[in-house]
Amino acid sequence: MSALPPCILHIGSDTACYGCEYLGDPRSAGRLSCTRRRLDGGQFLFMQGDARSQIFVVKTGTVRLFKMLDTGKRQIIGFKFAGEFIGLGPDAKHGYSAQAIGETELRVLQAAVFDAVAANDPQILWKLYEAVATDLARAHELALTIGRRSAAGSMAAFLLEIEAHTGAHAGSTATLSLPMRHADIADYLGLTHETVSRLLATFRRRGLIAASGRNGIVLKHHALLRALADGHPIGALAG
Amino acid sequence: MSALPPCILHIGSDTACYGCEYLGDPRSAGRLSCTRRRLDGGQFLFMQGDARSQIFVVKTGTVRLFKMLDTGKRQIIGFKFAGEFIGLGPDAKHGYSAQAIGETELRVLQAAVFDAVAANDPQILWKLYEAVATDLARAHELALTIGRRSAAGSMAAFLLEIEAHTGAHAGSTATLSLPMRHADIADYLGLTHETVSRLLATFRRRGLIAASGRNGIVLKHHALLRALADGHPIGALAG
DNA sequence: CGAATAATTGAAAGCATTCAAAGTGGGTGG
DNA sequence: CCACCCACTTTGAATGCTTTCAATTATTCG
Repeated sequence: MSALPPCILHIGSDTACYGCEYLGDPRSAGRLSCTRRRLDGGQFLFMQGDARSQIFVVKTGTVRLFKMLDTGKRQIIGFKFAGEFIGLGPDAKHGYSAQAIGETELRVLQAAVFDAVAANDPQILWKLYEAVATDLARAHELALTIGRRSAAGSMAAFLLEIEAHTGAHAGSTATLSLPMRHADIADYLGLTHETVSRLLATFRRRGLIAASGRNGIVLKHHALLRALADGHPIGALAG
Repeated sequence: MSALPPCILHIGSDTACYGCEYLGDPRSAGRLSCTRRRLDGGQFLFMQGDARSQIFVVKTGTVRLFKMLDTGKRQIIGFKFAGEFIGLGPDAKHGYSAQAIGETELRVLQAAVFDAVAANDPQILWKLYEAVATDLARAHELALTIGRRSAAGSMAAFLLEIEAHTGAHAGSTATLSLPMRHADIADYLGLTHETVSRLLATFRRRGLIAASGRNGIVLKHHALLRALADGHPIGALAG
């Protein structure tokens, strides 16, 4: 058993790290310890090109990861929710920026220490391997979405992805929380925020989804959303 | 030092594995060994959903990795060249298909054995971590390309990516080999093969590139290609 | 309550696609 | 060796999906 904080040993687990109080704990002396940080919406965890000096675990809130072109066009490459790691990788610099969406609580680890500990611990390395592989599978799915799905198909795939990530067994009627703005969804799916607005309005009108409170959405017709995501037209959805 | 084939210890190195002859070697008895396989163009290494029973290293040739929608639309998520690993990951099933482009020679490893050996070897695990992280960074770049670059910008980014991968110091005048068909490039960049053809024709007409033999291309104007990839218009390239 | 940010909706424009057809090249078999 | 065939590439024209531009409404926050 590694003498490491639970937040490391349970990478990817939603409930991990919440009781982790290694800072100042004698067990962690000279080893890995994690500190806390609270960020307001819009604040950066790090920016593309920054030295990878720290890695993070989201405790509460949501973080957007993105890359930008010279011209200012932004591509969001992922959203990170509670329990997820941010900033993993062997590189010396971050390849993308990470920014809080709304108020966010984080656990912070020093990358140098973390890497040194991990480098000799197969258990941790396997966790890292799994975590990065999970991100990779998601990135592949994103490429499929952006590159080959229609705008409506992308939107449907996004809603189903969020639902799946929420852990809710597909087909449930639970309310999904969409903490990000339309512009974020647009920059994730390769669309514009106007198109996202129109698509959500259409989905609502057609009864595919229903609004639920401030940022809430309920999926009312999984089969049709799935069909859309799979590339089927669903007779002139423009209605 | 791990008692493992060079092809494992040098993941990502172009020249690795070429002299690896562990099959039948007493040193590898009961341990990891790799076999050879030769594939013709169009043959599959594995298909999406297949059990991940084997992993591969490309010796010669090129492999395309892709996902498909029900409707047949295909998104290529990466090309794999000599020296690169295919099929890594902790999952029980492959999340995408892998298919040879033209004649291809491979090294084949049994996943179960490989995983068992790797799971206790920090040196190998770190290599896997690096390999998957590299793929992840590429997938993020692909998302940026598909989602936020214009067709011309995507094409320029693709050419520069191939050049960078070839190892040629950017700015050289060496000939790039494009072993894949236009349809492959199109399915990688989220375009159609007609658009790829038009774009390459335009780049040639404008002197950005020059043909060189059957599948060869020479980049003649890196600065302009870079500018295009960065999102700059370059005055109505339609000429 | 007022300013600023975000979302919605409409109308027009554009970029890439789709549909269509001709051209090219390599491989095979007579 | 040449003709034929097939797959890929190229080019043209028209369509259309999404974007862009613009204006209004809603919401947040000081």
